[in-house]
Amino acid sequence: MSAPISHDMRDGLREHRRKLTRPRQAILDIIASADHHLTPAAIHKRARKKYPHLGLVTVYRTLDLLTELGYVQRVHFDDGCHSYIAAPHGHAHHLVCSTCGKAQEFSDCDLDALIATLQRKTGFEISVHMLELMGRCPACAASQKALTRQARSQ
Amino acid sequence: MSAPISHDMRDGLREHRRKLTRPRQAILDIIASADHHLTPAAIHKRARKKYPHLGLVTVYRTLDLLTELGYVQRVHFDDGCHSYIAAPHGHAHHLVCSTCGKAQEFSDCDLDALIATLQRKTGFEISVHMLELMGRCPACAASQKALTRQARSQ
DNA sequence: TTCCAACTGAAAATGTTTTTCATTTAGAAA
DNA sequence: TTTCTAAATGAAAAACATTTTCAGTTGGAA
Ligand SMILES: [Mn+2]
Ligand SMILES: [Mn+2]
Ligand SMILES: [Zn+2]
Ligand SMILES: [Zn+2]
Repeated sequence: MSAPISHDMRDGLREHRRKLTRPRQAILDIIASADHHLTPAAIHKRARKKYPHLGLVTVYRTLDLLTELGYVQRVHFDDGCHSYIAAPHGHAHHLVCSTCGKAQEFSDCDLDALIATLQRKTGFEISVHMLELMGRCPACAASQKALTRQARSQ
Repeated sequence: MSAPISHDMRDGLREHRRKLTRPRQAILDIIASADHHLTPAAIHKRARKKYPHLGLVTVYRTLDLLTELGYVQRVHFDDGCHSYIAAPHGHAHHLVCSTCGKAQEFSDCDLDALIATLQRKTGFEISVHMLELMGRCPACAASQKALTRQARSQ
C-alpha cells in the first residue's frame, strides 16, 4: 500500500547530481504517496501544508525534472492540462477515472504489433506514443448504478 | 487525393440546424483541403486571406462545433496544445510527423482486445481512449539521412 | 569552512483558450 | 419579399496554465 518509490527518487536525484532540497522532498512525498493523479496546482496546495513557503514555479520545475528522470509520469487530458503520478519502472500507461480521478497503471500496452504494422505500411518511423484510457473506476461505476436504481424505484 | 469532405460537413451543419456562415465556410475549406494538422492560430491566419474580418474566437468556436459533430478531429500534443484535422468517418487516429507536421490517419487502432482485458482485470469501465503516435514521416526521415550522410563525408 | 553551480520564490510575461456583450446575420416563417 | 428571431459574430477582457527573468539562497562537494 505505501510507496517505497520516494527512496528511489532520492537516490536518483543524487545520481544525477541534482540537489535534494526541502521543496523537492515535499513534492516527492506527495506524489509518491498518492494513488490519484494530481495537477501541479493540487500538488502545490498539498505541499504547502508541509512547506508553506513553496512556490508554484518550483512545483512545475520539479515535475519537469522528475518526469525527465523517469520518476513521475504525466497524464494527459483532453483539455490540454496535465496531471502527474508516480511512475512505475519502465514503460506504462494509466487508466484514469473521469469521475473521481483515481488512476491505475498498466504496463502491457501491447502497441508493438500495431506500431510495427503501421511503420511498414506508412514508412513513418514511430518514436513516441501517447495512450490514455479513461472511464469509470469500479467504485464510481457502483455508486452510479446505485443512484440509477434508486431513481428508477421512485 | 482531394477532399469531398467539406460537402459532408456542409450537409451536416444543415442537418443539425446550425447555420452555414461565411466564417464557417472559410474554416471548413481550409481544414478539408489540408493534409497537415493545423492549430487554431494557423487556421485563423489562412482563413483571413479569404475572409479578413474573421476573429480567432470564431475559429475556436467553429472547431469545437465541428469536433462535436464529428467532422474534425483533435490532435493532442505533449505540450497541451491542439491541432485539428479533417476526420475520417468513424473512429480513427493519426500518425503525426514531429518534424514537419504531416498527419496520416489510420483506423485499425486495434485497442479492443487490450481494453477488454483491462476492463476484466481492473473493473474499470473504459469509455474513452486517446492514442497519438508521433515520429518521422518518410520524407523527413529521408532528408535526415541525407544530412547525416553529408555530415559524415565532410 | 569555503565556494559555486544548482536551486529558489516573487513578479512579470507568455500563449492558449474562454467569457462577455453588444451587434449582425442566416434562414425559417409569414 | 419582408419580417423575425435564434444563432452566430468579433472586439475586448478575463481566465488559466505554464514559462521566463532575476536577484538572492542553499546543498553538498572539496
Ligand atoms: Mn489534448
Ligand atoms: Mn499532454
Ligand atoms: Zn472513480
Ligand atoms: Zn515530416
